[in-house]
Amino acid sequence: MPEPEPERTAPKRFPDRDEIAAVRAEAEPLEAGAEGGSTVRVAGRAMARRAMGKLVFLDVVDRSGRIQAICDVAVTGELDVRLGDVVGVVGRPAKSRRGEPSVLAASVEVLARTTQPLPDTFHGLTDVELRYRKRYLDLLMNEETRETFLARARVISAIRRALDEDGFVEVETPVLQPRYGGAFARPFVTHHNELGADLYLRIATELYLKRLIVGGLERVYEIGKDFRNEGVSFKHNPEFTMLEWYEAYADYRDTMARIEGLVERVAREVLGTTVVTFRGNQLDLAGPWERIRFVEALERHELWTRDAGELRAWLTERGVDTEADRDWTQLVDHAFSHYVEPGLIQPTIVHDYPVELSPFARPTDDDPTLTERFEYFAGGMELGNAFTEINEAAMQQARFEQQSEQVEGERGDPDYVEALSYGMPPTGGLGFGIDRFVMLLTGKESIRDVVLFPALRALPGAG
RNA sequence: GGGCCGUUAGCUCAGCUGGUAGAGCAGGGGACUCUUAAUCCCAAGGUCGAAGGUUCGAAUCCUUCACGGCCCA
Repeated sequence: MPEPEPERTAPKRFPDRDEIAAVRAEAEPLEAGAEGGSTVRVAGRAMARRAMGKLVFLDVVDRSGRIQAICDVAVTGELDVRLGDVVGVVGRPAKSRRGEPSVLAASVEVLARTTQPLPDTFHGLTDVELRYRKRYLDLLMNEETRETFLARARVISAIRRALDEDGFVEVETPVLQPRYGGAFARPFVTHHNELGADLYLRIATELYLKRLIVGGLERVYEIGKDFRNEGVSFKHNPEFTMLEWYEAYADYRDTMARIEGLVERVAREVLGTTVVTFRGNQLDLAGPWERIRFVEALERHELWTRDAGELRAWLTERGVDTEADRDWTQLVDHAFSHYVEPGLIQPTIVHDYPVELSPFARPTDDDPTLTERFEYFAGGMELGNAFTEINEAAMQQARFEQQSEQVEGERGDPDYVEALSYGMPPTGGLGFGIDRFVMLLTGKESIRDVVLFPALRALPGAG
């Protein structure tokens, strides 16, 4: 380690700091030109400086807000502050002669230097690539970005609070899995040297969480990252945040009610309303949501058939390229995501999916070719997926076998089937895409605007 | 994977039909005791995304590549 230059030994702490928003509130009721009696200590970035010779106005910004410090250099000494420096100001709440809430500074110290010029303080940082690659600058320069990520944090803590109150236990299951499953997706593969085995980054938490239901935990949830080695788009990031919960003694109808209640509650807690604007549409997240059967949703577009050839012909007729779709399940998925999903603007529950698409869902009572599965949508995006879980080992084994005949079917997991053979209570389970939910609540149209460090290609020459 | 658009100073942007690079902010120096995109003066700041090509001459035209955005698959 190189010796620090003595002139750079800045203070290591700034204790008893007051939030700028609180100081502002204290200054607000004062008369223009007056100062309050208390002493306050604020700290943050110097984001603007208006130097009038012996009098310097510094705008100091912290997480809570912005306030100007009025610095009479006869009191504070010469200021050596660059825009972007982190400063600590001690003074009194005051109002300038023009009525601006301020801190009348008794002392100003530089707590950390910037050695790089800050981006344009008027225009902010607008280059989207730079905003993603250097998110710290985006957060520094753009208040809206700060608000978005603070909202995201409130969403996640509100979800935890709601589930905790409802008797769910938060658990952590493996990210590195010897077998991947619980979704249709290509995994990331890695290798454990000591075990001498390839491992997969999980694409879902599903199969581990249900083992915990077998184990008697009754209500479990996990909020964490899943990883899918697939395309990147406005609604796809290779790692994304997923909530999954499993509830013993519940079916998919109970689960519908629970997710409607959760979404409504979180929206109210975070935004104070259930009405949001997304991609130019106003939507109301309050339940009950619209419900439509899967088959009916496709029938409305005259796209329901169980015949792969017929479906392919219909799609081709409409100019859809089906070359990559190698069997009926892929064709029907293509038809649904192309024609049905984008139109599901208001929150909508699509339910009773064909058995071929639903390897973990129990059949419906009146039609064994359909399952008690639903997906729910809003703003034209899928938010999540849920079902009445198969809780019988033999049925699960049969589904795995059926799936293995499909092009991209679920791979079997004998260890999971064995767990079920010890008996799993009837269970309702659900997955919920947190990033997309945050997009809806904040009105951000790209997942990259709600993920702090979205996946980007490496720049040439970068490690 | 395909189409379109973009990439010029740390940031935000000009730069015309090809003639050799500009502004504002930030940073440096100076003036100024109530400003708030403060103002004023001075100086400095560039491998024009990269590599080729055309040309007497390329930020500008052509090709390829990289990165990003939007749309499509």
